[in-house]
Amino acid sequence: MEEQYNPSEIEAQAQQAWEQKGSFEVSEDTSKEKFYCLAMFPYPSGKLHMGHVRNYTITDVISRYQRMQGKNVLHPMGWDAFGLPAEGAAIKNNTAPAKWTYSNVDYMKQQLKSLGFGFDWKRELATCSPDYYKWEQWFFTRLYEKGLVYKKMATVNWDPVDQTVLANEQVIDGRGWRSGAPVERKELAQWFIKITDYANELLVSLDNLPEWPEQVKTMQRNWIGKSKGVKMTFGLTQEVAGYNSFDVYTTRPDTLMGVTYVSLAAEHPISLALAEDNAELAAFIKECKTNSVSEADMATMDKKGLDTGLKATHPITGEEVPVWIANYVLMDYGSGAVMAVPAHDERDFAFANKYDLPIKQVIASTKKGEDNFDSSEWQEWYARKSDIQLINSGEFDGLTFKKAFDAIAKALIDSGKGSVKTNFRLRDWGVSRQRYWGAPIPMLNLPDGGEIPVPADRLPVLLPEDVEMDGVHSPIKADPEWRKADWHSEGAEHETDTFDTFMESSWYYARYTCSNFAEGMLDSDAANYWLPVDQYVGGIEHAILHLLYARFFHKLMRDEGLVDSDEPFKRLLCQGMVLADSFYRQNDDGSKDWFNPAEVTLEKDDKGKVTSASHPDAGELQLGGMTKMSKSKNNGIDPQTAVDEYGADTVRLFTMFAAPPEQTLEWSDSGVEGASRFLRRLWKTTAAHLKAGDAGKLNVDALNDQQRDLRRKTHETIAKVSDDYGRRQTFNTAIAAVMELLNDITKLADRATPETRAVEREALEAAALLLAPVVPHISHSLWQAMGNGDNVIDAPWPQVDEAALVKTSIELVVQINGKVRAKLEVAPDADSDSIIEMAKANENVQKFLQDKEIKMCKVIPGKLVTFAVK
RNA sequence: GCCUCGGUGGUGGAAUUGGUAGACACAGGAGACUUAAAAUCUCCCGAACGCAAGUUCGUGCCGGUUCAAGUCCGGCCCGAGGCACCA
Repeated sequence: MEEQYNPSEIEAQAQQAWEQKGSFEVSEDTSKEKFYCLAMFPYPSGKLHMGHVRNYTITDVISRYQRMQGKNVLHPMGWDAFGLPAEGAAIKNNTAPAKWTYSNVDYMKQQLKSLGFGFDWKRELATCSPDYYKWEQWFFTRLYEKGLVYKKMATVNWDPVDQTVLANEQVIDGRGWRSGAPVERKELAQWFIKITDYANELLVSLDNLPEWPEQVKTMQRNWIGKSKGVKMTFGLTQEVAGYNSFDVYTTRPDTLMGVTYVSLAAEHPISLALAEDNAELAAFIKECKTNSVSEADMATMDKKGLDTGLKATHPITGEEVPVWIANYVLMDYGSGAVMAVPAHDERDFAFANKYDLPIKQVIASTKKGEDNFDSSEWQEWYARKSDIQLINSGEFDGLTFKKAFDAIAKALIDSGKGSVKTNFRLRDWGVSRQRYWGAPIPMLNLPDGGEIPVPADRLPVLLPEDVEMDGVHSPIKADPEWRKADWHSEGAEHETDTFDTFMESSWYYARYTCSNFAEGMLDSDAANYWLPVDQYVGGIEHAILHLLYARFFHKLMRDEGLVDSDEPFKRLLCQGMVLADSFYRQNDDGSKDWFNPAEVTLEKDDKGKVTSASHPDAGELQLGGMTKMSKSKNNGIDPQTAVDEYGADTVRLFTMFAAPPEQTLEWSDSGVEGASRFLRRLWKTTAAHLKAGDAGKLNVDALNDQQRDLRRKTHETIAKVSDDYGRRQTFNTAIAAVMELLNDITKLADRATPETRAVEREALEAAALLLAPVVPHISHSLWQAMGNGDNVIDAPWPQVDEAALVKTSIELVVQINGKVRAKLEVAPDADSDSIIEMAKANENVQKFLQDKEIKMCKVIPGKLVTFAVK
């Protein structure tokens, strides 16, 4: 064995061995237990970033661990290849999105290979390939035929200068990113899939996912937002545009007697009709149209409104209340109208105070000290559902929330003015995008306004790849020929919108099971062998949208008879982001220039804390702190640089060691050096061990104390690491445990006898096996050097020898009033009484028990003895 | 604004079911080896007091439950992720 650890050499050797044997290519083998391990596939943005490295290292560790458990492991990789950045890059580089994307795929694939990830490349797929999106188009037409697809008007961000639709990301401070023009809201006809038909199942089946993080399930539950409420009708005192009334929905019918006004959305048909002969209203509605469509902006903007002069009649009292138009009421959800109860809704409260509208208290707290209702200052209990009762509500006075809900709902039902209704916050999925680089929506728009799906034998509707981007218009929209569908009928036209890219990422996990299948969307035999995915890993930022859409698609595919499971992902791990230090120079005009950490020199104080930073050209810099690696802060660390310098194993080891997978990971150059140092030490220790002579046969009955201690440590480490990989998924503590083992091996140091070398050999082999999932290349070499066959990846996982774990004595602590006062060495089978006697005999314990009354004393087995004294 | 998560030494983190706070690393300090440097090895390393034994304080802030709280409960502060057209 070479004395020096040479990562570039051994990594090339190991990768070549895997490649030659096709080690990671798998097929449906019913003789073995299957394990499908999946990482969220990357968008081919140009080169790998640290987030990718972290993601794929995690799935590679899990895959290799499961493989060593003897399972048939599928670990595929592919490309989420459609998307907005390709269009921008194509314009900038004067190329086509397809060409740019394919060249990124080639480069990133080489990078993934250099990191030693064990992917089954035979199953690679790219979502921009017609072989892939053909089936997505086919599936969409099936959904249409089942009545799960419809077209309706929906709001988009409109750039009035470029005459184009903008993504939320392209709207910066209310203006288009390219033109700088104030963005407007615009209504366009768009395609929707009825995810709301599945809202209840998507909610309920979360309970069947015990291996998902609680946090993610809670976020999804809140997003779906099931609520029980009442839908009711307010009358109008005069007819407007054919309307004599309008509907509102509320989850708080108990506060109905406190309604002092109602609000309509700006786009509500009544609002639009009124605006026709009211210039002030028309101007207000126009102003509402400049608001962003994003919910975060809606919630934080100034709440504004205008009195229409119209009156509505209260469904129970018949009282007249004013009708307002408010900028925070959305036409897209509910009925586009809301009832306002300023006394018991915080937003209505602020609005009423701003416009001097009446505030009528109708619930009172039953808790002491909460009896002052002050209409100028909001208090938490005003909107509470518990410990309250109704007041000022006539016959409903004195009722609690639940009783009031039922009584008022009944009154509305009896008078034919309302009904109890379950509502979901979840809205139908709008899948239309007005962009080019996506899968064309396979629909024909007919001259009479009708629509038909493109028949299966005409699929795929191909997206041309050899195009020129003008920076504004989609090439398929700009081309008058592309849309023509005269094969159907005169004047029939292809839809020129493309699918939301969430469509592609909603079913790729299923396609991996049969990515070359040409006869259909899925080969059910393969899909049902592999699915569901046993372990899914990806960024926490996908906790809601992507995971919800994928769960929805899985149920759609089930109902189409393509798969027989109910959920796509059995176990989920959401990894944290990767952060790095950031440094900037403050310019006179207030702007900041950001400098890459790789080019910055740091100065530290005597405690090692960074005090200042400087750049060879820019001089003194400000510290921007640890932030998410991003282009805007110029603090991305290129994984390739680190791989070239230290090797893939070091980069993999550092990313797994520096933090547990769900937490943010802070990149640190010295931490990377530390990881490299550990691998060199492991290599050197193994080389020295082999040089010292043959290992004897391990005779467990003839070991001295020192040898027995190391052997116990070896087996404790096997137990801990197995649990950390398999159950806890805390790879950082697994690595720490192997580091401890290596520290103990080095302390043993004496290799004079074959017996000692036998114990050391067992420890070193365990270390190589336990680390194999994280640092597969060095483990591959060490395993071979210790004479254990060619491939550590084919070795079985080490087993714990329970007999080696037995201890001759254990340490207990003595606590007095919760404070540690002494430590005791006792036999593992010592009884409570003798332990207490030993504790009382301890000098320091006596000091604290002296002149005190012992109120309580007990032994927590294996841990401590505790006294409570007074 | 709403939903979710987090906050522990100089730093990243450990403490798995309420039971020894700081494992394992990084940085720093002292020393050994070396002509020298790098590399490597050994020791120290939360704060205060103390020669030491040890004592007190200490897990964002305020309060509570308990023999015992980083962990449980209530209230706050700060940071991060998501908010439906970034992926």
